[in-house]
Amino acid sequence: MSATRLLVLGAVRTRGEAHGYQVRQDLLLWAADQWANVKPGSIYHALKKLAADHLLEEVTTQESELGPDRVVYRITQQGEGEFFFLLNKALSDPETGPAMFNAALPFITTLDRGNLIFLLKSRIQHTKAGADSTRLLIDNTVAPENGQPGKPPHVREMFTYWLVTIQAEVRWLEDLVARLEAGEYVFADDSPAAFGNPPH
Amino acid sequence: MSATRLLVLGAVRTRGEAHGYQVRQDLLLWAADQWANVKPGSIYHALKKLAADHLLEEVTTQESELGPDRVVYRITQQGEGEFFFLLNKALSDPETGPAMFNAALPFITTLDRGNLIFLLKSRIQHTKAGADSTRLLIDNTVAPENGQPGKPPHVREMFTYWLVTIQAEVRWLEDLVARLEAGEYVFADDSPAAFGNPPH
DNA sequence: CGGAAGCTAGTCAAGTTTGACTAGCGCTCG
DNA sequence: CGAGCGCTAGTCAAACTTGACTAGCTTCCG
Repeated sequence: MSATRLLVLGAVRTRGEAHGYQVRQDLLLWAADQWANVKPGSIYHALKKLAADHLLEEVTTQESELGPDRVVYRITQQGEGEFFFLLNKALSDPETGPAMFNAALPFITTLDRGNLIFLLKSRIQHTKAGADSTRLLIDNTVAPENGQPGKPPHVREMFTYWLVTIQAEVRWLEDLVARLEAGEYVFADDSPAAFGNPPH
Repeated sequence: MSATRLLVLGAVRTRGEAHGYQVRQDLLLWAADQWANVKPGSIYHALKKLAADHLLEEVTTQESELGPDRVVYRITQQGEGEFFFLLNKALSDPETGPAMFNAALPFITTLDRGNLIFLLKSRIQHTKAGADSTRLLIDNTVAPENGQPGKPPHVREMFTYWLVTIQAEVRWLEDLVARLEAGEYVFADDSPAAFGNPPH
């Protein structure tokens, strides 16, 4: 349910083996601190939690000669399962929110192209459905007859704001799908060396 | 810095006096649970924290005949200051994020019309500036020459996604400003009974 | 009438996030 | 050469969030 979880799990998976600081640097590189909350503390916490849940395993505690000790992690079988589960959900279900979607983007090329397109189309459908029900809410937002604070006018503004951003998202998604269908990017079924797939 | 803080502070202020459950109901009515995180626990925590910071004061602990005891709060002088500070910031500074902006919307009519328009125009400026620098980032996102994981292609997608949503936001903001300039809504300087202003 | 459901009002422990802090090492520059 | 800066790697307490739980009262419905 957390964007950090997916990001950290995926970052370790991509490297094959990684310690906390490497994950931290990778996430920084993909600007994850901007839109998700990946402060240092969260990353180390996530690593420990994932290890406790047997989704990651501790490989070694290296005595690095340069700076303090490092704990190296690797993804487990269960972790693989969880990773793809989270990835699918984050991509297809708009209710998981934009943070989750952004967290999923780094790993899209680990999927097969057709698969990803399917997931994105599913997201588009659900998003459009959400937009429709928001439109209904806008139409039904009437001023209350009683004097109580009631449902005030600004609620309508919130809904239109919400609607405008979803519409923009849908257009962007449809454009992305079109580009993917036209062959953009290298996916897992195009080449095993697609970005994001673990080495060796 | 937190949307809950602004929402709870503003909700109490709007009522004049309120206990936790009333705040909870108001926020629910404003659909605040949707986009901000206003689970019951957070509200009661926020109330206690705001009271500890002397932004709210405890009025009475009423023995209500209907259900358990209630603690009634009222905003203090300092709270008034903090409220308008947070409100201004949430409206004018896009870096505080959409959650903060949504949390501010319920209270816009407590401002003077010209003041709000000024704040929103400021937001538009900053948002546009952000879009420009994002555009630069997109242009500079080149594939890395070295073999390292590097800055991968999806980062570009994230930026375009980001760009599309902020563009939608700007258009919406400009539309809102136009409507405000045309006289929509009743503001604090139109009538003291504008929505969101405390009673008596 | 009785009891199931629902509302009012709030508490609490467990989990998560924050961001300031430690501490060693290398590099640079006057 | 040594003082200061910045990087590597991570810890930690304090703050915040979550959502399940309590407990009394009212209302509905057969």
